[in-house]
Amino acid sequence: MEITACHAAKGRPREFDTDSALTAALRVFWTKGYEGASLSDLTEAMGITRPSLYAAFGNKEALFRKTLDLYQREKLDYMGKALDAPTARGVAERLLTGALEMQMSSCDPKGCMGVINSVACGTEAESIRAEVLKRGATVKQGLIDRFERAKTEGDLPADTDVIGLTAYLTALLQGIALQAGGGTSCADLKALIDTSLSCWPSK
Amino acid sequence: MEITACHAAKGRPREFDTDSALTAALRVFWTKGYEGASLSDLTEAMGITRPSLYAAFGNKEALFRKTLDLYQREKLDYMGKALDAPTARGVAERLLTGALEMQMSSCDPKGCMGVINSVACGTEAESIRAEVLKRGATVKQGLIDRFERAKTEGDLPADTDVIGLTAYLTALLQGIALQAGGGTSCADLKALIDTSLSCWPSK
DNA sequence: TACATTATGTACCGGTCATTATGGAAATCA
DNA sequence: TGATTTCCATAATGACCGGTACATAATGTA
Repeated sequence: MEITACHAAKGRPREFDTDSALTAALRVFWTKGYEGASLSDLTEAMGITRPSLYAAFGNKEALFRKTLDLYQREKLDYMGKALDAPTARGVAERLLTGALEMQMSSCDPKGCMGVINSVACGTEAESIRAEVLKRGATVKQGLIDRFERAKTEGDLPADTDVIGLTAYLTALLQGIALQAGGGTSCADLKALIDTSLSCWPSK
Repeated sequence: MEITACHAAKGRPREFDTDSALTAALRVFWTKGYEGASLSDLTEAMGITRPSLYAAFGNKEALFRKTLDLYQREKLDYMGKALDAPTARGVAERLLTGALEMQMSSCDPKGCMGVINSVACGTEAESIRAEVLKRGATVKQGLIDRFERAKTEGDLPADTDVIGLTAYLTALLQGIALQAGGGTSCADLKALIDTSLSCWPSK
């Protein structure tokens, strides 16, 4: 039995909204990381009890993956759109400014959920780490493909090291998330992005 | 009473070497992070029992700070030396290649201990996080001062945004550590550094 | 030899973790 | 109404967490 939008449930209907509960869970994982978020943290933020959580989402790991989907869909959509920019520089511009705007948003936690959960922690979270790294690799591959295309289009010089350029841009984005999570001011972050763009190799 | 090299200890002598035990503990914290490293992990790696650990180092947090000192002294010395480079570009070169060499070393864990422990985790590690962030800020301030000097020396253009340039370089270093910890190959890391240096604004 | 001092190993402490069994209340269907 | 289904709340489970009593062993000094 799957979760459907229009449920024709037989018994007592669910008393909470799964979407808003998932959003609340996302905030917890976002700020505390997978292992740092306890079930008590989660249930309190979601406004439901433990059994309700397990009935609705499976377990902690499954809940995390669902919040990760939500995060990618709602908070990282600018990354997908960035690839549609007409030039490689446009892609970099959209990615950097998108990351900046995301960190400027005052209502969301700071830092990047992916970055937070990609660092090594306890053994129990090994599969979580692998999952996050896999998703990060997919994003990176999208960038590689885009820059490769830019090269064939003459948008990037023929001798461009696409792997290097991608790793370079990725490192900048990761560093931005890290510094934002570490409390660097918005002004400093903006200076970071400005410097990055002034350094960008292509016009 | 302090720990002295030539101990005139009264009682039973310690059966293990505190320095090598500390090195072993460093590896554990380095790979697993503060919270991911359990006392069982630590005592097993250090080859000592729990009470011996507490007698010699205080508690887990004090042990972590000692390993952090060791890490900074032995693994991050290239950062201090980098500031002695004659030009701003030389500083960046030494920092980037130093970070690369560190990640190429096959006998050490991947990633940066500071980066790993600067992301938010459970509430118990809040002071740890603050300590790591403080040390990172000190390093960053050293870079700012160095680039400010480069500006007065005419080594950097007068209109250089030193804050932005520092945050930019710091982001690159953090991104390198993150990608190294995430399993990026040495070849890709090298390409990252090469691209970064080719982008560096000053000669 | 006797004592003070320090380190050692064993075994344990209370607390928290994620997960689940239990039981009663409430909302749907026939 | 009665049957069914899912809800919520309580609390127990076993495992692990960081941190310690405790008695014992090994050194110094006297």
